[in-house]
Amino acid sequence: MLDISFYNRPTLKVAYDLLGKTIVRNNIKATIVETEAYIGPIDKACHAYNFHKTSRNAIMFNDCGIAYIYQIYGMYYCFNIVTEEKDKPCAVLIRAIDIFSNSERASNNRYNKSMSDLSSYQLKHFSNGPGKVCMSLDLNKSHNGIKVISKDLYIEEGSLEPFDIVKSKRININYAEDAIDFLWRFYIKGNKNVSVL
DNA sequence: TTCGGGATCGACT
DNA sequence: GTCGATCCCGAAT
Repeated sequence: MLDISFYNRPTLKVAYDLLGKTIVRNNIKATIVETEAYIGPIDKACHAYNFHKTSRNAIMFNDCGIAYIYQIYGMYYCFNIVTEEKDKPCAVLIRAIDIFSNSERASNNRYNKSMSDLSSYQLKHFSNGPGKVCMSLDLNKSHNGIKVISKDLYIEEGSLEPFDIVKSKRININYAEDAIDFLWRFYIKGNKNVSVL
């Protein structure tokens, strides 16, 4: 299990290094294949830009290694891991994963159906986006603030073959002015679960 | 394969 | 009152 020292580092490094790692949640195991960095002090795309603190984003001001989960578009959730030191509001958004263990349980979380009953479309769109990640791993607002260093939810080293990493602009942050162009999104080149090419 | 609109509601102004 | 760190489905290409 990665410990708190992994998360207490510059957010861009954490976002980069999380690629290829394994996320473990209730016996479901998945490879992280796409991440985005949000760095509150300097990032207009971040909910905590310029240290702006609200009831929604307050979790980001805590010690790192915990989950920041918020609702979006009224019906979905996004899962982030808080990084860096206390009172420096930064996080990494997990945008896509590749589930490889206990996928039957994930399938019930995601579609309330068995793996064998899924269409090819459903298989292709299983966890290639932040809302889908949360559905698959059964994460919602009630999990906001839980430790990502616990038996219910943690990250461990992966076992992927060597892979290339692509840097790009982040997705759907058109309001973020100068921050729109920051290359703070990272994904595994060629992975089938990356949300947007 | 791509595009556009609807869903849905809490957070913020 | 406005809108979003999204997803899904149906229609058009």
